[in-house]
Amino acid sequence: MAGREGGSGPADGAGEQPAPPGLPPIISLAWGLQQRPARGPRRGLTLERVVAAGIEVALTEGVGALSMARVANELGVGTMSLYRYVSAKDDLLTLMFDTALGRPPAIDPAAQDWREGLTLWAEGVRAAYRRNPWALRVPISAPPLGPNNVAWLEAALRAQANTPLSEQEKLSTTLLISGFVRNESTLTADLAAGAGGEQVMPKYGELLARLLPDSGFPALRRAIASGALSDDDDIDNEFDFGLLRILDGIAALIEEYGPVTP
Amino acid sequence: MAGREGGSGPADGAGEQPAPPGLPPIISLAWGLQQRPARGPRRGLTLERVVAAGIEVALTEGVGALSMARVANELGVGTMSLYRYVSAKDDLLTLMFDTALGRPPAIDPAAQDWREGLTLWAEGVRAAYRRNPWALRVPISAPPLGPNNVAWLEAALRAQANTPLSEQEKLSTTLLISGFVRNESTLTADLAAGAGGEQVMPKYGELLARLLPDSGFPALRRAIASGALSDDDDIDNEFDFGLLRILDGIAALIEEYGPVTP
DNA sequence: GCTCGATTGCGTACGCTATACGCAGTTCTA
DNA sequence: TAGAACTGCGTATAGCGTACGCAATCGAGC
Repeated sequence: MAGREGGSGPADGAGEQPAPPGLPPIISLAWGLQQRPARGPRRGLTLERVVAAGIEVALTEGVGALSMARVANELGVGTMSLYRYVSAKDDLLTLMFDTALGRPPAIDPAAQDWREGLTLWAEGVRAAYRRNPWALRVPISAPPLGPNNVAWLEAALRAQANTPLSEQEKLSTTLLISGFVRNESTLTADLAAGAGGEQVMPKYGELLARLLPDSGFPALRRAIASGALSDDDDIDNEFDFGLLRILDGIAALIEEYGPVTP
Repeated sequence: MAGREGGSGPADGAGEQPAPPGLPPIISLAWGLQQRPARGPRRGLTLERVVAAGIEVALTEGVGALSMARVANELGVGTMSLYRYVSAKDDLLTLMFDTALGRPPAIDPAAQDWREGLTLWAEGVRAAYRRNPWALRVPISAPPLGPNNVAWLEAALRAQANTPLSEQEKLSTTLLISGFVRNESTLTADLAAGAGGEQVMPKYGELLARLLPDSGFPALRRAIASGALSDDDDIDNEFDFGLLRILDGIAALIEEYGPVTP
């Protein structure tokens, strides 16, 4: 399920130099290693066109409607033709995800402190998800290896370059923030999609109140009474709240390392 | 896609009292409202048995293998029989998720401070996910309304009862931690599943090193050199790291409210 | 006790999915 | 010019969720 390897399908890109062992063929393709052999009829498509068509379909009809047949139709080719470029639907999704991320913002640890840098980074990821809501439905089943994914990782580490954090802690921090942004984006997207013109949040408070038995649930009842469950303009504030809390937590860790010595 | 309502299918439970408007029928069923009418043949199954069979299948074969046919087979009934108890597969998943959560730990704000309480809460959710890894693959497409879900929400709010946080902030905190735990659990499960006896983390560092072009990526190269990408015993530490950071962030917010006045 | 309608389990059917396999046509190399 | 390599893609398979309708069953009202 995780690492398809050793497959000898047509889409594995049977280049001349030996493919790095353990490296998914689709990743080699994405990094531009592995040139095509010269013999045979000219190809009618490119990997980029296939991926772009997939994104097009996902954008307009959602990732649920994305099928190989639908993508092939978009390109005006037969369904099975796609398998000359991509060895499985999973590969297509992996590439679509990496493409959707785009390039990370330029981060210069000399010009911005870690907090500004990580904020910029988080907002960049959020913007990418906002541009490509379908990417939230693509399960992340392997460590990030696509070119854009790796570039984003580099950017996050660079933002923390001037902190006293250990490399391990920098990675953990990146993982924490990356997961947070994905979660918050998913929540926002779900809430926006769930409400078909109607707000769901006001309803949620009402529904809860109706469900609760007469006794018990004092804390929840207090929350309902406060109206906190009825405001739905705070969906965006949720992101800021969470990010501030996490960054404050990182700041506390950095302070443990002692006074700043730049 | 989000709110199925108004459907007049058999599984909607055509009780005598009017179903609360806007409340998904499956939720009424889960809370035990809505009694069955008396006429007609006795039912051969119960909703609980259907849900339990679903969990059984998901546990042993993964949620990917969970189909209505498979669940029906497990119960020794025809596939379509299930639709007398559940109006769609989504309903089954919703109920399975709520059941998998189980009851939250008892939290008494008088006996534990908010930090202990929230830690207990987070570890409880993590344990539930560890017991039911399949639940991580069930997309959360609606605000939590199941009985167990609501009980967990109450528990989280109760843990924060003695803090100066606003109700809004308590909810945001709960959302933040809940999302974090789900994320971290997913990561752990993916890593554990991806490695079929082989560790993936050591490979990841190697793979990255092989992918990177000769120039650029200084920060990432430093991380690789440090060996931080090669240790895979830190998968569990990731959870502790993230939770500590988040709780520190909440602590900072609480301190902004001024000195403690118990 | 009998009838009638509500409710049951479930067989059949439909449209959809991913993709394995193999064939015919194209194009470059020797 | 021969042959090998590679192309697009038609066909076929096994599986999915679920709409529909029918025969059997059971309780309520007379």
